[in-house]
Amino acid sequence: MAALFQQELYLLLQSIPKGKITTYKILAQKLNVPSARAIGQALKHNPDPIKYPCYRVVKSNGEIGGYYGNNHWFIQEKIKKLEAEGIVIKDCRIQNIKNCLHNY
DNA sequence: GCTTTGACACTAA
DNA sequence: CTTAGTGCCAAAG
Repeated sequence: MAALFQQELYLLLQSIPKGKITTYKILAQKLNVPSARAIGQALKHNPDPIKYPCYRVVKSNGEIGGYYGNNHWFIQEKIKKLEAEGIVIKDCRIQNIKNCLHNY
């Protein structure tokens, strides 16, 4: 049984429309959690990456962040998925992040 | 149940 | 623009 913390997080993840993304900070504020780090921890424990598109979550500064830890190989797949959604990524950075962010 | 770790963010230099 | 330092919270050891 996952913590309520994660349940809320997963719900928010699923609420993100296709082609849109969000940041750890935004999710944190939505969950009323001051620290964005906690979000990353929860996603790290993602029980079902298929059901919960954690690849739509990026850092506030426009970097991709991580995917299953800091494994470079997984991060590449994350980028690949984002690009498939229509997100433009250049040098591990999201170019038009403001245009892609999900407006809550 | 305390200590360490980490998929982050912000400020200062 | 980059680098360094600090804060922050939850999960794992």
